[in-house]
Amino acid sequence: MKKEKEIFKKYLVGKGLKLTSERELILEEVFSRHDHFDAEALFQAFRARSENVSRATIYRTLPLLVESGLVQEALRCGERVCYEHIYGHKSHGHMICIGCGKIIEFENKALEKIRKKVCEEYGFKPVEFRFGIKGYCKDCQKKL
Amino acid sequence: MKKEKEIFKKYLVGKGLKLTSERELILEEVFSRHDHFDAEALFQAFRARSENVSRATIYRTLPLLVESGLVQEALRCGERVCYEHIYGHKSHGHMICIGCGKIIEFENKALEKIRKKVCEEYGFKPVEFRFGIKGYCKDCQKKL
DNA sequence: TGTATAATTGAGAATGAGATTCAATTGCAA
DNA sequence: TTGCAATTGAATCTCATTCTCAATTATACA
Ligand SMILES: [Mn+2]
Ligand SMILES: [Mn+2]
Ligand SMILES: [Zn+2]
Ligand SMILES: [Zn+2]
Repeated sequence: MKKEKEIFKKYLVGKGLKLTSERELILEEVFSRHDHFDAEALFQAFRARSENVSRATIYRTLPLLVESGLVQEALRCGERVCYEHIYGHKSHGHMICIGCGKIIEFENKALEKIRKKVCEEYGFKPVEFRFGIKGYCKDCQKKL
Repeated sequence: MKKEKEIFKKYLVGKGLKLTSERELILEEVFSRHDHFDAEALFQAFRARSENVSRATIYRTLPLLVESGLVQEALRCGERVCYEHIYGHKSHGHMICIGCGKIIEFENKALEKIRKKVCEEYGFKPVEFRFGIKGYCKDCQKKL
């Protein structure tokens, strides 16, 4: 079993929840994508393949994935909540362009250090963290 | 004229927009608050004082305040978009407790440095930036 | 291998934050 | 003043997300 499935199952069982086929499909779809996506994008992907997973189930499952630590909300790109899988990825920050919607990811080792330090200082148990900058990318600055 | 009003006016005029009495009221209310607030909270405050500012105008003005650099979106506390004024404040991060909703603010000089460095590296012009951690506060960890 | 039971699902309805529309009003520059 | 574009509020609309509930399923155990 893939490591992320094990983790998800362990998380679910620990809460008295079940690893259903729908939840497995969602998990697989989420880890097949290497970009930012929203609930609707998952729904459309399933529909295109005639796999039946309802919107309701997708909306119910995403928070479970977040709580399990496999996925996090990404900086909102528009009206919908966006997600990305994080298991197996270094934590990274995002720059999102107000002009064209482009998302630039960047890694920075210091970010992780700061996060740890601050959480220790306040006895805070982190689940999800985010470093985001909104602004204008190189191209969009020219157009202004 | 207060410095923030000058800045807002300059921003508006620069875009061919006007500093109306409604926009002034919103600006004042936003700078009278030293916490995180949402559009509805502003609306209720005006209503309590029988100052007429419509929700539509509030929703239209908040993005202007953000774009002017006086205000930023804060980590979403619930369903609504939250804001805070930042003019005159050091940039800071937030920890928000999933259990009780408590928000802990923290300052960290390194954050600002990272932001500058990353933006320079990519030629990105920042408007707004955010460092947020969701998780469980000390008290809520005990309850788990 | 059946059965009990609690968890889960999907379809559709409900919710509610925020955006939009448009006629009436206002700020400002000439 | 006057003209005109920007602005406003009330109502309406939109649409992402949540909720409801009857039907279905996973799992533990007899
Ligand atoms: Mn990312
Ligand atoms: Mn704050
Ligand atoms: Zn851009
Ligand atoms: Zn708490």
